[in-house]
Amino acid sequence: MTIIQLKYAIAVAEYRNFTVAADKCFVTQPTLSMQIQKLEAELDITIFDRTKKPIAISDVGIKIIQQSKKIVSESEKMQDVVDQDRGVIGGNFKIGIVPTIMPTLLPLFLDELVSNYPMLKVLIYELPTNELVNQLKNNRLDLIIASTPLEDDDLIEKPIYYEPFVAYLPKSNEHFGKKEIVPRNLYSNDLLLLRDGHCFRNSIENLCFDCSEYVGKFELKSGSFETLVNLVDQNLGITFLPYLHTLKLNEDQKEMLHNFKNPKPAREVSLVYHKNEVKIHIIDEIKKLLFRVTKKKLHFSDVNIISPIKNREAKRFT
Amino acid sequence: MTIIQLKYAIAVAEYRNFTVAADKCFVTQPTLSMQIQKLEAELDITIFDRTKKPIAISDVGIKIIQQSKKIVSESEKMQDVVDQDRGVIGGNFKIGIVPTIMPTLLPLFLDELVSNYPMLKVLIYELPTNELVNQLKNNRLDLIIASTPLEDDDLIEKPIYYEPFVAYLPKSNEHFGKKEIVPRNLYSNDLLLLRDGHCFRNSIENLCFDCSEYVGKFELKSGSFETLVNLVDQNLGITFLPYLHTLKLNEDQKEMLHNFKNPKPAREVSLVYHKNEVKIHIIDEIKKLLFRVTKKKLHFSDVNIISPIKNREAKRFT
DNA sequence: TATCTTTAATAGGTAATACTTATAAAGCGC
DNA sequence: GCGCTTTATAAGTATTACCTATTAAAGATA
Repeated sequence: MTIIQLKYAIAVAEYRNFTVAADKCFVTQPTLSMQIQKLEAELDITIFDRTKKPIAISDVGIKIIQQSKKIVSESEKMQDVVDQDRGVIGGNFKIGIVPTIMPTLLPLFLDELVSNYPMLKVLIYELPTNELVNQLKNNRLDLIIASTPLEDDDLIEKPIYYEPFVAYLPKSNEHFGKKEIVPRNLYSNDLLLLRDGHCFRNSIENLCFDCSEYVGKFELKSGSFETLVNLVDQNLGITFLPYLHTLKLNEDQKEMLHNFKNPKPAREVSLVYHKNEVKIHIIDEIKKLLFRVTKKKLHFSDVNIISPIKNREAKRFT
Repeated sequence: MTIIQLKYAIAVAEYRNFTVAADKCFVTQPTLSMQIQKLEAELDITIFDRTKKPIAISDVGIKIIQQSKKIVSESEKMQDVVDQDRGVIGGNFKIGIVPTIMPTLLPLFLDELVSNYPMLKVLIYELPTNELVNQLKNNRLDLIIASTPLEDDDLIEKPIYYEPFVAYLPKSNEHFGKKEIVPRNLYSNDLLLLRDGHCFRNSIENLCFDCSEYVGKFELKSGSFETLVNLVDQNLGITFLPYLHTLKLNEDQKEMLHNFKNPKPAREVSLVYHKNEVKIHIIDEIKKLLFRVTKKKLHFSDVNIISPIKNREAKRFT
């Protein structure tokens, strides 16, 4: 059994066609066919049913392919180990970001990241938190940016910034224009919130009231804050916006923003990576970059926020 | 980079000697040397410092060897995948058991296991729970037997039996001879308990009083219940024994046993394996075997036990 | 039905390579 | 310096991964 044989098998499983798979592997079809046959002979099983069109994978074949992917994926990390040792910032780097953080954070750092490190090929994925965690644990992502804490022993979290929530109230709301708003005041079924697994839960826990059984008028799955803003503008309720999302509002909309009284509710936004991740040096560079660019946007002298977990200092806002 | 090269490198890292490593790999020394050189050339690093005696591993080499072990370990699972598909009960199978379960459980099933499956090579390891979990997660064990729940998302727990605790009291104790004992009565600093990470914690949670801050006269790390019995016999305190441990006591000692009033405190003993474990069919056989042999020893008609977690039925005792 | 197209297997040959034995070189203890 | 141990190098062999060319089988088309 060789790594190359496994790669060939994975390619056949993907394209369901020996000829195409051979092409993608830059070898001729007989070469690939022979290697697959050798693999099947060595394991004494049939992986592919060649009589079906397109080619079918046997039951045991599915497991073999799964295991092959693991082996190939681990073997491809070898080069990362070497690069990491040399401090090379290069190769593919896959970042997953939750939809509620993506639109405001990505523009702040992506351009600088790719121009600073021309050898680095950055791939960005937008997915809900649970899916990101899943992909991270299966080695399909190198890094995720999400609301924390996630409380997973396999993952390492590095908080980047604490982003206060700001109340967004229509003029018709009884609290409109008030100075001293606390989250508790706004608890009503007019409240519009996004649902995104952990991200939602972590954020909501900082709002100082137990929203676990909260049922609003709507449930917005993987929606954006822009949608929420529009709904509020249509006088369909009230909402909370993360601070960065408020910067792009127009003048009329900005009048509807109401800062919370200190300590403000906030979400913790972190870099999260697997504890076995080998590209630590790249993550370190991204961390430095993110610290720098978010510090400019999120430096408040008078803000006292509620940290998501008690023993973690909300250091960026003290 | 081939799997064979990685195996050679791992062997050199282990034996710190090319000649010995070559021998263990059943090839000649030049063959192994050449392959290591090719690996180093391909990765463009030096893994081994051959000038040192014994051979030293470079910093990056340590990481390379770690990664190599992962790849080789995953590649060796391929045969398990095939065997699993065939239902073959064979090959190496590594079982870890916590010290407090080992002496009473192992004799009940080991002999039958090895004689039923002559192709199976069973390797038994005795370690504390946290170490077992660690080894399980790093693929160095196939199965562990421990007190549950462990509450780890990567692991699957299959409860085998619920073992009630029995109070072991010296004649001098005020509760000696009483019929209606509840755990709460025995809470005092005379109580002698074993400390074994999870195992201890899980068991103690079933004793119906919060022992998290409990400090006894002694702390026994990875000790055995036999030691506790001896301490009680020396009139140094009282203790709780799992039911199976009480069966081998002599007649004098058995007079010191006091069953708890229903519902009895108990520990849940489970098979625990990694969610990606491929040798499920072997685990299934062991599960059936354990169910059978423990049922004989632990079948009570009148026992109502306290399940460690609320939503898991203590089915073996109802 | 006959023919064409697509696709995988087979045959035969070549180049690469993993392996062998034999030998050289380097480091160490005496 | 002289043995002893250990790794590297050299040269040859066997294996094998790969190629091109062809065959075989199954479907599609006429």
